[in-house]
Amino acid sequence: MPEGHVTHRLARDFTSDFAGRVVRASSPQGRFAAEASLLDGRECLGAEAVGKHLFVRFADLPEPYIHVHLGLIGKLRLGPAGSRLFETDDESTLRLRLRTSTHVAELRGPQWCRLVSAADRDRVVAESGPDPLRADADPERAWRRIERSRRPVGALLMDQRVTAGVGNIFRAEVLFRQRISPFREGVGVTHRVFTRVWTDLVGLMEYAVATGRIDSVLPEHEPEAMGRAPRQDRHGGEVYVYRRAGQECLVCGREVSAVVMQGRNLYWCGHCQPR
DNA sequence: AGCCTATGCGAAC
DNA sequence: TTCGCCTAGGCTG
Repeated sequence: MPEGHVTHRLARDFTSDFAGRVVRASSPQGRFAAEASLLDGRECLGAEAVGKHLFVRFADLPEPYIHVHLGLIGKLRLGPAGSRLFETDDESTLRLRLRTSTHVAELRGPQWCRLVSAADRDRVVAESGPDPLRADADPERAWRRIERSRRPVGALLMDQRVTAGVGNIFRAEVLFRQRISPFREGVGVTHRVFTRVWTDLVGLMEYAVATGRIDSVLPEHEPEAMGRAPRQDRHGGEVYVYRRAGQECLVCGREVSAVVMQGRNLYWCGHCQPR
């Protein structure tokens, strides 16, 4: 589910559906029951995304934010009141349900879901790197970390203290699009190259917020243009290298590579992105 | 019915 | 670097 575009879409939708509304809260699973009872009957003041973190704000509480991090498998879905948001109705895994008279939201499998103070929220913002999806992002802050690091850019981009909201798909795709080897050290990245990466991330991620898909393939490389069948994977769009290990590179036709870097699958084209 | 995977993170080794 | 945690849904048999 979640790279930064998912969180930002949720913040946007949450704000339009729940802000200014009185909310009924429950935790059918029980793990968030005490907090849900504090929230029940309060007014929602809207939601905000910081990288992969989501903060939903409520009125009249000492800890006025629900801090949600979906982790790898968490899902948060919104819909009109009465709609079925998941195929399963298993309430034993339903961490949180929020309802207004017109809308419902359900949270399953989050890595974190807790009530936090304004100071806690501020700390998350302060500890996060610039988020390409936030208007207040200062990319130079990311640059200062990258230019003095010997860690590979493939690891740096995934580090939420460097660039917040970038996950495994955006990392793989932006490095391919900019023809940068994921193994290049941060110190080997020029400011000009960093700026290209940042600008491309902003475009890719804003598109993903707008469409709900990660589509990174340029028109001239689309499978139709290259005489191949279109494919659309579970991440919802068309990509150059993510999860395409062993398949042909959409640009050069050579085999896409994969290796585990820091516990995550890293995908790249050794020909298009030479070391 | 069981198996497998995943867009993440942090504690433990 | 590995492991555990959180779980839906697709796939296999």
